Amino acid sequence: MGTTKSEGFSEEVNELALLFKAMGHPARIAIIQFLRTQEKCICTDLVNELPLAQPTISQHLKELKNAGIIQGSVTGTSICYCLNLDKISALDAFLASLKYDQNPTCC
Amino acid sequence: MGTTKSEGFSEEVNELALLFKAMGHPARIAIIQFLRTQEKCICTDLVNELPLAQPTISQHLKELKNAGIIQGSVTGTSICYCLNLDKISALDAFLASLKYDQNPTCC
DNA sequence: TTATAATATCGTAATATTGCAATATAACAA
DNA sequence: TTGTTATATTGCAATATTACGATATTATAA
Repeated sequence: MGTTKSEGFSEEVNELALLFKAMGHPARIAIIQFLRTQEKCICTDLVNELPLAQPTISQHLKELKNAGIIQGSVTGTSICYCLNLDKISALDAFLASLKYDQNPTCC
Repeated sequence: MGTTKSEGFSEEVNELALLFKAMGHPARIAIIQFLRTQEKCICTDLVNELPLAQPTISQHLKELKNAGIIQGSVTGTSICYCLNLDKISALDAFLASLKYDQNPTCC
């Protein structure tokens, strides 16, 4: 085994899990936090900002991009990575619904 | 290596990453969704609900519990697991802040 | 006490993730 | 062209995660 079982779960559940998983790493949270504060973001800034080597950061950026959490637009030699608010909103809506629906008599 | 580097990242970043990571699996999202709809939840219900064996579900419950996302209170032979809204809110607040702060001129 | 039911833990095989050095690519500058 | 800068890809070793059968634990019932 070792593989995550996705058959048997709904599309929605699998999609949410992928998004959460993509955010489940300190480097990727730090990247997202950094993106939030920047006018434009190039990878070099991140190399100076994070305690990781450039290939590692590139790999984390790729994962965030694959999950659709960030988008990159090429500008000459550098790339402007930005948050995709649609995905952020999807996660946010899920969490908000948990707060709203919670049964107050439980535990 | 293979180990996640947590030194060099802030406490907050590491904590958020752990919470997101704990939610980054379809079984754990399904558990959370199921908890939301139940008056009280015992593991047997989950065994009937999820396409996974009982030990696997028990393991996922443990991970959610370790992360603080759910709490369990023992009631005889069964256990009532419930969501911990504090942690849910912490994640929700982070995501909401991303939406709010986003620079509209980027990308 | 003995059985039964609910849940947890152990052990382990299969697979995934992480991090990085080395290298490749791609765009621009001189 | 040659160099330089920014980013991506490859390859791989170390470690983590996932799933589950077997087994243990724990609480109640008979």
